[in-house]
Amino acid sequence: MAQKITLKKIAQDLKVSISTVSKALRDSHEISADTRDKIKDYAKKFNYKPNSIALSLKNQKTKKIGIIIPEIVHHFFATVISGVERVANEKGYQVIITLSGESFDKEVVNMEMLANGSIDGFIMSLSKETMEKQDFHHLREVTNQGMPIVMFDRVCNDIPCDKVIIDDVAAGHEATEFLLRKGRNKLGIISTVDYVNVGRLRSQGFKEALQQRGFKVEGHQFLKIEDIDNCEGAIEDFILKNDFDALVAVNELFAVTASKALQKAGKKIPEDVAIVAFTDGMLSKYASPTLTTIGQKGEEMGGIAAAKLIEKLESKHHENESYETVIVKTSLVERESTP
Amino acid sequence: MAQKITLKKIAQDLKVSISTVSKALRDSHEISADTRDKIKDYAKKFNYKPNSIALSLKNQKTKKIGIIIPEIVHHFFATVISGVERVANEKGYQVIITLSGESFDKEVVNMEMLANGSIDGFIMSLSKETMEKQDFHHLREVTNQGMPIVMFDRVCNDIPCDKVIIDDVAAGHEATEFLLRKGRNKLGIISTVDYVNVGRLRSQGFKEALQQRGFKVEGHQFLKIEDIDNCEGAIEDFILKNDFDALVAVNELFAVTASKALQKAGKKIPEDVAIVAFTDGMLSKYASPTLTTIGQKGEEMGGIAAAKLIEKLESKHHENESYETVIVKTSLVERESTP
DNA sequence: ACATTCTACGAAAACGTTTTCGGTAATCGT
DNA sequence: ACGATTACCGAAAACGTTTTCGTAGAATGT
Repeated sequence: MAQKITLKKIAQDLKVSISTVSKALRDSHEISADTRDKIKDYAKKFNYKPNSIALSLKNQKTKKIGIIIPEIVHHFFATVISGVERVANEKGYQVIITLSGESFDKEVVNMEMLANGSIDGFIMSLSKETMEKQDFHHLREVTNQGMPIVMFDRVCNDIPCDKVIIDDVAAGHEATEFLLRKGRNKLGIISTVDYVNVGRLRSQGFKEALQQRGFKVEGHQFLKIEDIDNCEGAIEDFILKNDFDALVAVNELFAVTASKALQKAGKKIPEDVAIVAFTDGMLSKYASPTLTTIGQKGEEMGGIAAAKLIEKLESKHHENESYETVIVKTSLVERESTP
Repeated sequence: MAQKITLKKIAQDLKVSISTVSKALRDSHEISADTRDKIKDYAKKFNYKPNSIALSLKNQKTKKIGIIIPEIVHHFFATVISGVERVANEKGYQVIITLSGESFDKEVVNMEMLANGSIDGFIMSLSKETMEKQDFHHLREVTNQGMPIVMFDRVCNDIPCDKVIIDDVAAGHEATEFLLRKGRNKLGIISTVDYVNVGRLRSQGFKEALQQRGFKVEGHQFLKIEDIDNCEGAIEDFILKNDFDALVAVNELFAVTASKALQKAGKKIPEDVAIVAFTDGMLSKYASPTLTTIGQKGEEMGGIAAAKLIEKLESKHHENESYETVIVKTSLVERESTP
C-alpha cells in the first residue's frame, strides 16, 4: 500500500533538495540542526531505509557473497553455509545461495548469473561433474574479472584463489592409524570414485598408514562407490567377500550402511568389526551403534572461508595478490563403533 | 584484471551511442544489420553481460526472493530450500537465505536488511522466539509496503499472506490411528512446547484420534520438550514412568532418542513398543530399527511456496488481493519401528 | 566599508541500464 | 520536385543513492 519512501519523496514533502536530505540523514555538518532534525524525524516516521540496490550501483559493491554448492540437503554443506552466514552477517554481508545439483552446466549458469554484479565474491565447492571434466573456464572467467573466489572441500589447483580444506590424507591416516592402534589388522575402506578429491585423498591416507606399519595393501581392500544413493548392494558384497575386522568409511552414509549390513550378517560392532566414519553429523550421533567419526568442521570451514573472502574484498584492490590454503584440523570423536 | 565491460565502454570503443549498443544487443529493428552485428560481435568477444544491479534499479524488481528460516542445519528446512531453489531457478529467480537462529531479533534484522530493495518477496518460517512473543510487527511492516510474504510450516494467522503447511492435526490423527489399528492401546506422545504450532497441533490430532476411539486421554501421556538439544533425560523418564506400547514423536530426534532409551531399558521395538515419527529424514531411514514416519514433504512445500510467491509477484500489482493456504498432504512411510 | 570566512543549502554527476522522443538523412510516391 | 515516409541513430530521463562543487547570504576581521 504505502509506497516505499525515498530520498526524493522526503525532499519533495519537506521542500528541500535531495542532497540536503541525504546529508542530514548522514549527520553532515553542512546541515543546520533545525533542518537535520526535521528531516530525521520525518524519515523515522515513515521508516526510511536507504535502497540497497541503489547503494550497490553507486558503490560498485553489493555486500553480498555468493555460495555455490552441490547440494544443500547434506549435513556437511548445511553446516558450512551456517558458518559462512554467521561471519558474513557479523561483517554486514548477506549470502546468496545457489545449488549446482552436482551438475557442471548448472554450476556454470549459476556462476554467470551471480557474476553480473549480484555479488562481490564467491564461496564454492565444486560439483562432481566439474571435478570429473576438469573444466574450470567459468572459474577462470570470474577471477579474470577481478572477482575473488574462495573454494572449500572440493577444490581445484588450477585457479588462483584461497582454499579451505581439511587435510584429507592426514585424516585418512589418522582414522586408519587409530584402528591399527586398537589392534585391528584386516582393514577395508569404503570410498567414492577417485575424481572426488576427498575420497581419493582419504584413501591415500589409509594406504600410507598401512604401509607405514608394514602392512601389504591390496586392491580388494578398496571399495569405490559411484552412486551414493544406491550403495547398499556394493557395500554388502564388499563386507561379505572380505573378512575385515575394521572399516573406514569416507562418509556417514557408507558407514551406517556398512554397519547395518554387518549386523545383518551376524557380526558384532565393534567386537568383530570396528568402524570409523567421516563427517560428524546426525547419523553418527544417532545410529546404532553410534559411530566413531572424524569431524569435518563444516561450520568452522564456512566461517574461515567467509572471513578470508571478506578480507580480500576489503583489502585495497590488487594489493594482496597472494593466495592461501587453510587446512582445518580434523578431530576424531570416539563413539561406540570402535572398541 | 580486465575490468567489467559495460554498455558505455562498448559505445566508446565502437564510436556509437549507448542507446545504440543497448538496442543492438536487444535486436531492435531501429539498428542496421551492420552495426548490430558489429556490436554483438564485440559484446560477445568481451563477454558482455548486463549488470543485474542496474537492471534491478531500473526495473524496480530484483528477481530475487528472500528466505528466512530458523536453522539450515536441519534436514526439513534444507529440503524446503532445495524446493524453493528449484522452482525459483526455473522461473529466473535467485534465492537469498538468512538464518534467524530461532531468535526474534535476528529475524527482525534480517527482514529489514532484505526489505530495502534487495528482494521482491519473502518465503519464511517463523523463529521459535517469534512464535512465543507473538510479535509480528516486522511482518506487518513488510506487507504494508506491498511486499508479498509466503509462510510455511511455522506460520501465524495475523498477517495477510499465502501459507503452505501440512495439516498437522490430521497428521497427528493419522499417526495415532495407525497405531491404534495395529492394536496398540497404551499410547504416549513426545512433543514440543505448545507455542510451537506443529507440536501443539499434532498433539491435538493425537488426542482427537484417541477420543474418537473412546479412549480416555490423560496428562501423563504427553511429554512436552523445551530444549531439543537436551531431551534424553526427559524422554528416558517419560518412558520409564509409563508403560506405553506405542509412541508418537513429533520429530525424528525425539523418536530415535526414545527408541534408544527403550532398547536400553530392554524393550523390543516394535514388539513391545511401536514408534511413529514425523519428518521423514536421514535418521528415520538409517536408525536401528528404521522408523515409520509421517513425511513432511519439505521439497514439495518449498516448491509450492516459491510458485505461489512468484505468481503474486508477476500478477499485475494489487489485482489479486486474496490469500490462500495450501495444505500439503502428508504420507506415512512404514518401516521397522511399527509391526 | 570592504574583503574574507562561514554557514547552509542546491545542482549535477556518477553508477549501468532501458526506453521514449527527436532528429537527420535517404528513399519513396506522385 | 516536393511532401511524406522510412531507416537509422543519439540525447535524455528515469531508477535511488552519495558526493563534489558552487553559491547565496550572513558573520567576521581589520
